[in-house]
Amino acid sequence: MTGPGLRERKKQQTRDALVDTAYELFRERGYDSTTVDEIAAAVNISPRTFFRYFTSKEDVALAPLDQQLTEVMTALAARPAAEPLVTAIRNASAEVLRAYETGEEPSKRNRHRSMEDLLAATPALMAACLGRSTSRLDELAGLLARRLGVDPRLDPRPHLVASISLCAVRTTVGAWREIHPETPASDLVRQAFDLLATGLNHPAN
Amino acid sequence: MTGPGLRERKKQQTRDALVDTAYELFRERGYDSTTVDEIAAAVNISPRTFFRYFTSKEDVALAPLDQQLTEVMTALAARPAAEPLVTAIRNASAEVLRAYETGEEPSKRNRHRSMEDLLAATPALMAACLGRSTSRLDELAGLLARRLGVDPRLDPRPHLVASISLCAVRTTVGAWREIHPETPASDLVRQAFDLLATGLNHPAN
DNA sequence: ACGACATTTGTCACAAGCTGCCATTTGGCA
DNA sequence: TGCCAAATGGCAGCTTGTGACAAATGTCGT
Repeated sequence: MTGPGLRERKKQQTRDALVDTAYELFRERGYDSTTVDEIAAAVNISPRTFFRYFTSKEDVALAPLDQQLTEVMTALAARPAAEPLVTAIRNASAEVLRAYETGEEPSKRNRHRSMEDLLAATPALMAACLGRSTSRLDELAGLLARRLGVDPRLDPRPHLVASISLCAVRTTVGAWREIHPETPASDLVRQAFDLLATGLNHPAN
Repeated sequence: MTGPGLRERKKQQTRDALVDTAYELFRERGYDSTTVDEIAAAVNISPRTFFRYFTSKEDVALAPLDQQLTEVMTALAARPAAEPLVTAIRNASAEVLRAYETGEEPSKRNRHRSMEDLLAATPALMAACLGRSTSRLDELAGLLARRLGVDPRLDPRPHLVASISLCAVRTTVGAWREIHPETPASDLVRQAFDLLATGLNHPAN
């Protein structure tokens, strides 16, 4: 009944402050030109403590991504078991994105928009982004393997589908931002997954 | 007629020596525990000069990947224009891999095997690997767009297919190493692409 | 063979990311 | 209150990576 104690609340608070402040600074002077010391100073903690909250500067910048990945996995686990594999991932991903687009909580929405902006402006981060997704790939592959009822250590397909799915989402959202900013990202992601499901050869060789 | 001068030859020579020596050290004590200074010392150049050959430590480690990507693009450009898009990438990728497997030049083959080993032993590098592929993604997307006769800045499909293809190759080769070391990687890559072409839903939901 | 020129290399200095270690402070709880 | 565990701060140090300038080395015309 007592919920999280004062200690936990404070921790979450500085964690949030770190992400928000970091993003403010990133937007002002760019990712590379923002130092960890500056971020720490702006939140009134020592630089040493910064690295107790985030293992690296990259880590703060990609914090929204981590959250998004977690949400997608949760959404996927909640999809009915009868749903075909690709359909399930498609729906889970689109659900999460749609929640950002139409969500009431503007802090969450803005945080992810900011991340997209930052990624587009910082190639190195965009690269790190795909890498980061990969490191949580085993987790996703595990979920998929359970759905298929196979052992992910013996059957490579879950890994393949997992990595391709993450890749598709990232690429699509990236492209959306550049090419189709008027269409909701969730719709584009749906299209991309349908393309994957029916075969890349399908639309126009 | 004079070929490359002494200067160019020497440069290529130290470049090769750097990659080879770096990989030796990586194998001996691991990627993280190997410093740039050690690599430079082992090749008798100053650390400063190291960074004139490679922009980062990661860069040496992924040098074989860069070469591989270049080869795939070359192979792709050489595929007949009549070939369907996914088929063309599939064949180009499989060709390149096959050349490594059956190739006479053992240095090339071993270099890529070593890279796979290093990637498997160093998660951070594996992550960087996907990121690196992404940075050459525009190049590949350009090739695909030309094949389709579309403008890559307006049509997101080339980017999607490009990133998914690279992702598929990497994941497949990674899985091959762990799960199916007896099957040639080129065959597995073929299968993966066929799966993509006919649709991920096809084999088992 | 010689000398002028351009490229490459080494040295030094330094910023920034990141870690280990230890002392200090702060929250949780009897 | 007072004790314990966890969080924080400060410092010292390592590694990666870069800018600037001087020394060395390949190149080319004569």
